[in-house]
Amino acid sequence: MTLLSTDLPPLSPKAERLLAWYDRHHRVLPWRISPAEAARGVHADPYRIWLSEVMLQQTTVEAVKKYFLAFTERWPDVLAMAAASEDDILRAWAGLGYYSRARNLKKCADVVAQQYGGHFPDTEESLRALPGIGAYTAAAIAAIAFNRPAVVIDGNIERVVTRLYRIDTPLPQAKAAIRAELAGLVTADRPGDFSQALMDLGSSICTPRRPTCILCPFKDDCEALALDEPERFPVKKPKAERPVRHGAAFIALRADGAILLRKRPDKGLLGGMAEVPGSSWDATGGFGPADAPFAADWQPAGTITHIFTHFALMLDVYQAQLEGPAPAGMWWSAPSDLTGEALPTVMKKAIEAAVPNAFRRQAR
DNA sequence: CAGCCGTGGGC
DNA sequence: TGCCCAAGGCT
Repeated sequence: MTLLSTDLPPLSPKAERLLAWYDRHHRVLPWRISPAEAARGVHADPYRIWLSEVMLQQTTVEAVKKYFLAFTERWPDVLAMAAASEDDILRAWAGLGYYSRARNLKKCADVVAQQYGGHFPDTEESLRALPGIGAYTAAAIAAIAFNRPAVVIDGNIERVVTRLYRIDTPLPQAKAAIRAELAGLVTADRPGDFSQALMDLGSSICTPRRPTCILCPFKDDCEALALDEPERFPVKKPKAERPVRHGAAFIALRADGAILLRKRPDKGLLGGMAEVPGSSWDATGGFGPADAPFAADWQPAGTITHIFTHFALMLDVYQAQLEGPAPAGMWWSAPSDLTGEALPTVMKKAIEAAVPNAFRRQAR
């Protein structure tokens, strides 16, 4: 814990209180080393920090854990991941969402393998230049994996800082003020723990609703709490309403239970993922068997609703028995293979509408 | 900059 | 039930 160097700026009282809180209350997570280890100069594995940070982008810790363990088991280091195919990674990522992350994961692994000899660069700027690594992730990796005093700002930290300093400018405009306040707190001592502590505080104490201010190490400093309205911060602009789109999906079922799949275009929504054949999706709808990519005895099999971030989808599902070779650009997926396909959740829902338990029958 | 880009959980 | 939210990045 003792600073070996004497030229470091002293910890502010706030940072000291935060780190003391973190030493007692830090979460134990699969990709994290303990504060005690960090204090001994042990660095987390940059590969594991990178992988976890990308998975955690707009995704809950609970959802990430299972995927992180599966990925690190299968690809223990960045060279192993670089040796994998994009399709392998998309299949393993299926269900986690925001699939451009998976495509950029592969691109980033390739760059680190080929241009950096399998070692992640250790500066914020060089990290920021890698695919899928933006301002937040570059700062987080620099701080957590390389102990650099980067200013890390994520949603948790935005919430903590806007409350602490009663910043009532709406996001994202408030970002500059948040950065300015935060830069005054970050020091060269334990920058990785400092950022992780703020994030843990935001997720467990300084929560969006009903924060547990009584337990907060900043309870005597917090300007929002002094106003008795911590929930008022951060201020955000109202969100655009979510339009509804309609479409049709077609489940072609072979006698042996195989289902016909195809691959989506590499860019855009669910880019590069697998899907069942379907119509386009639009606000008007009215799609039916005439919109199927090939003729068959299509029978209605129900309607599913799926909520994406910026629109809701109502998908009319049709099914038909079909035999013979797969049409051009498509393939038959046997029941035992279905679980391993790169099927996004919306497509699993469509298939389940026609074939109940399609993804449980072959569960090991 | 604002829109696009998934999913599941909490209240 | 509908809405908000979660360790954002890309264009």
